[in-house]
Amino acid sequence: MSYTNIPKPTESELEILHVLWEHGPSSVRFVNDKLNEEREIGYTTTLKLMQIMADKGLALRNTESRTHIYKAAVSEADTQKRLLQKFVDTAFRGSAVKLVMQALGNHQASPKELDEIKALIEKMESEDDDQ
Amino acid sequence: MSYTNIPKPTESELEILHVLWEHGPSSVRFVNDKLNEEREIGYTTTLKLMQIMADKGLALRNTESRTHIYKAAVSEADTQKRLLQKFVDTAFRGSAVKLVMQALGNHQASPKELDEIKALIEKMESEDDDQ
DNA sequence: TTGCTTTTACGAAGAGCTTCGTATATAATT
DNA sequence: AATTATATACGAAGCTCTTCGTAAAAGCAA
Repeated sequence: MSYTNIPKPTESELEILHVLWEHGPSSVRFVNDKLNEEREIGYTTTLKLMQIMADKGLALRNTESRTHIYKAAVSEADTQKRLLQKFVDTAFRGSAVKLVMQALGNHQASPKELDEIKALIEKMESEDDDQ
Repeated sequence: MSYTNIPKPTESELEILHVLWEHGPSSVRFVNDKLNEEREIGYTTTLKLMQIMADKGLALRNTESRTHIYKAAVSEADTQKRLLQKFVDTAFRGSAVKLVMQALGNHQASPKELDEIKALIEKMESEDDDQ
């Protein structure tokens, strides 16, 4: 099977992407070891997932050496943006603000982080004023 | 099959919950009509989903009349909280702040909404000061 | 060289979700 | 009463995702 446009990563694929994003191009062995720091998962399971990801276009692989090296083919920011878009639609019926309020209410953020968010809001507001 | 603790709703189940949350207790016919305003879906498909939801504990049904009436057994806020928790973990590796920044950056929020968020942040900051 | 380890390839099982066809019962219509 | 419409119940197919067993190839060690 082959894909014309890259699909959203599944949950397991996301776990793998996080390893690739954090550590750069990696072998299946390396990724599997990282995943096993979080949960138990067989080597061939990881292998299969990464092969599927290459097939889907989520990852690229270098097959020059016997040990294939995979790297992420999608960026973290873009992927999070896509996933967030979908999530806002399905869980919050499109209301990003409701999601933001929930997220701020339920999770603790440091004073510094809160200030960052406030700064972003103020920046957005000043940009609106310009129009 | 029966469930001891209520599972997370799937995407289709969420669509149905949204109808129940918005319109209150409803028949399968009513829900199916609402869903069909968004996309094509067969009546027995909706029926089956709602029966499963009742089985899972996501919905309650009143079977007194021939036309069963279903109502949500989980609240919108609680459900969104649960889904958000999971989503932050999988897509943003637990960083709610990153999610908030993305959400604010990608979706337009009205000045009024931005002010609400700012107010919430300030309230949180003042609460922190008290400690 | 012979055997052990590592790696990829392949296929398939099992689970969950979505979808709908068919059967059956009940109500409404003519 | 006979027909038509509406409702629930049941089962199963098709899809995706996850998981892993097994086989084959390539490299390493005794």
